[in-house]
Amino acid sequence: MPELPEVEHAARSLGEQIVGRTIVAVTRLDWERMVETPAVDQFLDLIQGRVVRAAGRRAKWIVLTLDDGWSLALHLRMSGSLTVHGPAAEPDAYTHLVLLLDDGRQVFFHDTRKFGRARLLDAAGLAALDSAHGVEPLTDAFTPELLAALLRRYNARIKPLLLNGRLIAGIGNIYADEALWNAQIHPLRQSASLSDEEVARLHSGIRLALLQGLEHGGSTLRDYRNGYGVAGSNQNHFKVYGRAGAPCPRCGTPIEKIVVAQRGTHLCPYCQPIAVD
DNA sequence: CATTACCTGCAA
DNA sequence: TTGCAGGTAATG
Repeated sequence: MPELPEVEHAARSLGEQIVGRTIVAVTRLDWERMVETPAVDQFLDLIQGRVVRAAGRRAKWIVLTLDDGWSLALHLRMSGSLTVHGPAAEPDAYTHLVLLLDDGRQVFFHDTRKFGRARLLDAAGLAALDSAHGVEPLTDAFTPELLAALLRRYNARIKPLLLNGRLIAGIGNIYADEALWNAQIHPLRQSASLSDEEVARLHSGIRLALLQGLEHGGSTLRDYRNGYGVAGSNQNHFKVYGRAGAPCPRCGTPIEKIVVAQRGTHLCPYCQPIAVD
């Protein structure tokens, strides 16, 4: 799933349901590689009895603030979802982690592809996670000037640069393509070659794509669900992603699909011309 | 920078 | 049967 809008909804909807509750125990962990830190036995021990104080997001991580300085960071990667269920619910074969709450409800971490990850972090671990990621693109810190500086300093093809979470957090394959279409910039453009006007368009194009995703509850291609089990609808509003051959909403030219940095990449060849860098 | 790996299901 | 999928880390 999950890029910034999906993770944001996942975190919020989880928080609405479980903030204030205590994690009584982990009642299932059948894919131990999901737990990255600390060692599994420590993880199981330390998480017991922790109160969930808050739920938030950093980059594509859902961060549950617990008591005693601990945080539970959860990453959904490609196919994960976190949903809250009643006491009688039975996890299926793809539910690899189950947290039992003090009111009997359960949090299911469901993940078909088993790429999802969990980390129980102390304050230092949380700070390390934070500093491993770039600016949050929906905050005031993300200015056109900052974007311009990043594009110049890390000159590279613009699409892979947008996907690099150490520079800008939360943009994945869907929203990178949508943002570049919004900005009318070809994904292969060298980032340092963008004019000030193009940088300004990209800045607002990124925000617009992410805000539109948020507005529609995120995008669900297959697996994504929020904490209530509800799919997003932003996939019905894509301008280019997954629309190869369909008409560009701006000019009617058929959308093209190419490969950039090993990722399927969608663009309008008329609105997003290749520039001679 | 490109390639491979990690997993599984599904569409072509 | 093959290739592809919302992510990211590791390896040449």
